[in-house]
Amino acid sequence: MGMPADERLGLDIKRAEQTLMAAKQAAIRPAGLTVPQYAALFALAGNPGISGAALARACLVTPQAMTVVLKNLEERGFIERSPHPWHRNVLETRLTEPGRAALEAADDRAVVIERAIEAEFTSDERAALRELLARCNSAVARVAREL
Amino acid sequence: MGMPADERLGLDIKRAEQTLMAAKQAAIRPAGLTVPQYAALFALAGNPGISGAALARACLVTPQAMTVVLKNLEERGFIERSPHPWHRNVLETRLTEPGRAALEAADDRAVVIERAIEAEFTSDERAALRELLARCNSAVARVAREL
DNA sequence: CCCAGGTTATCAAAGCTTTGATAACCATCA
DNA sequence: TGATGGTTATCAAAGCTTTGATAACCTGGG
Repeated sequence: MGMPADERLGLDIKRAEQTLMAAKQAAIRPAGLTVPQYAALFALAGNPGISGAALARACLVTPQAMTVVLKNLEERGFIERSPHPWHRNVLETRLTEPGRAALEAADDRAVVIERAIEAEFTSDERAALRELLARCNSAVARVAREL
Repeated sequence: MGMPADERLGLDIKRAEQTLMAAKQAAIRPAGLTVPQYAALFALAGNPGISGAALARACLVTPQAMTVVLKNLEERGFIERSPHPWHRNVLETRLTEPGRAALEAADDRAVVIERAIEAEFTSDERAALRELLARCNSAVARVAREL
């Protein structure tokens, strides 16, 4: 193979993300939500009445994936969907009271993880990590466009 | 919510990983492999005869997830599985010739992404990013244990 | 007015992933 | 020898994700 596995920075990023997601999933699970459901409710809390497709964009998933998540959330009464009065083709989605409660319970637990990361670094280190990740992101996005 | 979204470092990590995976998927797809299939073949190339469960550990997925991936790879003739002569309960998995060819074709394309990341940073920056990610990883793993 | 382009929702198929549970096998220790 | 513990494979159910294709709706330019 052209490149040694331990030189591939992508693996370090993936490992960090995987550990993070596993921890978040474990944290959120007792609150009765999956990570995608949590992400959807979180975005929904900040954008009441948003459409499913817009929500999908906010959560970085496809509209089809979001449809499944929303279906499950609606079945459990965490969200409500009603036709848009003017755009009959749009379904407005809103948090219900139980939905907001579930989100807050999950978020209380998820924030523990974020605080642990915050506590590991100095403010300078946090900024450095942010900046390096952002540059990595741009570099990958650039090469992806010209693929 | 207790913590502003733009202070959560987890989101930066997730974004970087998501962009990276999207790019890798786009790169590998024309070679006829998915990312999990590519990861499995890659690990397999370095560990001929490895068991399915061990392969799952190497790829950071559950044994059940790996079973599905291996089933698809076997159907397409990219791997061969045969009972272990002594441990009758173990299936030894090996790359076939077409499997190795597919892996190399996919890897040629995937390495382009890794090279782009490499080119974005100086050697010092690469080391710094690695170290920050590793510390983040430990911090998250630590808090996950005592959850 | 009409149509083209963009957005929205949805169906279908395929694949990946997880939790939970079951069964078989091997190695070690009492 | 027999029991315990660890590893392996596998079934089942549920959920997430993607690609591909279809249909309905709104907006703006011709």
